[in-house]
Amino acid sequence: MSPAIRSEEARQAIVEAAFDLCAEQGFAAVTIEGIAARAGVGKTTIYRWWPSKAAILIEAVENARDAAAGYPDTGDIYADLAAQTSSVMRLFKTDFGTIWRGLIAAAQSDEAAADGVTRILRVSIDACVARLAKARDAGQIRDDLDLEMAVEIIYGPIYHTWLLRTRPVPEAYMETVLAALLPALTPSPGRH
Amino acid sequence: MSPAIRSEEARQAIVEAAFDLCAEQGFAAVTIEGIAARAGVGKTTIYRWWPSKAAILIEAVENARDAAAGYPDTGDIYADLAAQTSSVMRLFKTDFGTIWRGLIAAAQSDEAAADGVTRILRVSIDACVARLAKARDAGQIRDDLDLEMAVEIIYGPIYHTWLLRTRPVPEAYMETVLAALLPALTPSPGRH
Amino acid sequence: MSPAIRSEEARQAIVEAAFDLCAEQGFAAVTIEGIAARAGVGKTTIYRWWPSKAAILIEAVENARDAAAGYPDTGDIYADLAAQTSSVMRLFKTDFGTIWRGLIAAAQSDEAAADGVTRILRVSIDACVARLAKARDAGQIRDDLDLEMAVEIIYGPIYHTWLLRTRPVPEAYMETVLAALLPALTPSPGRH
Amino acid sequence: MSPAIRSEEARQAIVEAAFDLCAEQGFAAVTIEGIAARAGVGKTTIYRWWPSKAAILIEAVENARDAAAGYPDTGDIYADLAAQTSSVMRLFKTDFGTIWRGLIAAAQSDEAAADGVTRILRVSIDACVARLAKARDAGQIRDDLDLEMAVEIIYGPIYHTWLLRTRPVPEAYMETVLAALLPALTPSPGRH
DNA sequence: AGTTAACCGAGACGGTACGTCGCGTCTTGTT
DNA sequence: AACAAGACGCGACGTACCGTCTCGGTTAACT
Repeated sequence: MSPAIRSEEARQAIVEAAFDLCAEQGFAAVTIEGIAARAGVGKTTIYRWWPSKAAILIEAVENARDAAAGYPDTGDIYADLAAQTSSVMRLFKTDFGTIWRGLIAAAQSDEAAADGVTRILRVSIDACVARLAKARDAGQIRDDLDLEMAVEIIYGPIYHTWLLRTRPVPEAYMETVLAALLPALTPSPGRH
Repeated sequence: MSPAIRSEEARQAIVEAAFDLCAEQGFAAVTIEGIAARAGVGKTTIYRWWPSKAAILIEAVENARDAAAGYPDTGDIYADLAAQTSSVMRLFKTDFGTIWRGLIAAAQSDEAAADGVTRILRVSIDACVARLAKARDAGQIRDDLDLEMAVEIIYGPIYHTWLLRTRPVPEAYMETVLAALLPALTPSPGRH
Repeated sequence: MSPAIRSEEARQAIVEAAFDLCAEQGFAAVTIEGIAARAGVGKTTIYRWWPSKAAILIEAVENARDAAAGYPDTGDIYADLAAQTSSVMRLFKTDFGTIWRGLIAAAQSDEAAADGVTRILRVSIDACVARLAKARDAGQIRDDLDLEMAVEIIYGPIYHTWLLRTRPVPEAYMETVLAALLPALTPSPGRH
Repeated sequence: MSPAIRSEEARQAIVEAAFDLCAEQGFAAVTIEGIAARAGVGKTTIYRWWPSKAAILIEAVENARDAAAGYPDTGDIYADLAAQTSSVMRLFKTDFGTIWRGLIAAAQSDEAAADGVTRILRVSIDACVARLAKARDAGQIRDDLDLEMAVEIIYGPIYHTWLLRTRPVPEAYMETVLAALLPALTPSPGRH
């Protein structure tokens, strides 16, 4: 009577199968039955541990992200923002982007998925806020800025273009955006 | 030797049924069968004219929007932006918001839906760009600003908070956002 | 104020299309829409003149049969029966057989089709009865035989094997059957 | 690692529902959806185990027949044939007749149904042939008769009248038929 | 000679059933 | 007890035809 405990092997196979399926066929084509078949696992095992396919992919994303590091910190907040946002835009074009896109879509009509998305984002946002706080303390950005909102101003354009696809995104999009936002972020010159 | 013509009555009943069902139950709960039943129409009639439920709702949104007017223009671009963005955020909390949210979600894995979303947005964005261009010509905003990007900077935070739900949105959110963006939009004081 | 007259051209095209479709694809694959398309005719025209696809095929069969002659009469009833039954069995293997088979099937659950089948058969049966009556008068067959029943005894085996397919039918099936039936048909030798 | 096993309860409910529906409404009115609804079963369960409604009814008939006994044997082959054929004609007027009629119709354009019909008939025919063989050995019928063909001669008239409905069948039809066939079946008086 | 009404083709319409897919639950052994 | 396998009831899918219903257009008989 060995397996009275959860099989880590099955868990990993399921998460990987879900990730791969989504990457290959898109979020809409991912099904519990497909994951079970690909992972060589019974459907019961999936339903025992996850409430929906979104939950599996959320776990996949969180797994992947745990390997990733925190916010870059070269001392120059503008360079760091440019580096991080460009990195995000690049990431959105990979398999991860396909999955992330699907999760955001699922979150629009699935409260649990929405919670997962929020939880995932919270970590990134907190990291960004922390980096901005440090920059503010270093006098690189205005000290009367709501940093949570600052994150939304910075990443809003990315999600706007990525999710709404209103136009082809230019090469160095975020460089341009950040340059435009600069006067809104830097301490106002008239103050002392 | 002309064939029987398309039934305008059925078209309208279908679009309305789709709208109502989506408003009542959410996008995910909308089914072609449900629409057909509610509209008193055969499924064939729906499939004859629309490729998916998203297409029907896109038509519903376009119909509704055709009634709406253009961008507000009081002469004060900041007042107008504040008014329009607040109006959008209010709209997002209505039935229209439910539908729009669903369409954006569908657009993430349905190319046709994405086209529809893009087409709908294009009109609003063009109106905003036109209003910004007028403000620029009036010297109210910087003349070196990519206006298309300006729209993304202004509306990005709205979609970011609305779609990603990372935090409860404050009361006068857009007032704060616009205030923060002001230095990025106004002509730089150091120039003359 | 007489109406425009029925189009003989359309009538013929419909009957032929129905025949050909049935011959090519089998009775079950024949549809009103298919006939209309193949005949280059509106569905209305079909529904105006025929109540069902069976009715069209009944007309096709009757048309075809009108060309055919009556019962063979060489003076030898046994030779004539052998010739005619063999000819029927050969006919059943042609396109006509496919259609006739379908009509008999349809007749099992469609009263109108059953009437058509009965009407078509009536002519053949009457011809056979007439031939048998002549043979009886010539002293070739028993005079106490119910001739209607005699037809059923003679053709029953054909339909039994053809419709129920219980075994492969031997080459000279009807020769054997008629030989076996001979004692039942000929005047009994003990009588005077 | 065995899978879940087939539900005998569902199997029985489906076969019974199909039988009842066919008896009540006729073969043509039987639908898979109707059977599923009446049996309280998913359509998938039906399609998993049967290829068509005909297949279900074939099973129903085989089930019913498994309960039935073999050919009557009083020692008098003519009495036995009269009893059995009359019994068949009576049976054809019951619900069983409705279903059997439908299956024969289906067999005309469905190879699988044809196989089922053949399989069902084979048992009855074999029983009849066996009884005839016994009678032949007892000297009650000619010993040069192809017994398979004899069955077709005896039952042919029944199916001819039942399927083709060319005339109202007289009360004691098979008595008359068998009386007429007698000379064809009995050992020829001229032999010794 | 013009009117007109029944015919024609085309095909849209409200329906019903099709056969399939995936859902989430369940049952059955196996490990 | 957790596992793989997969059958189950269910709901929706998108398709095929049903039989009815407009649509113009065409044509023959009757003003």
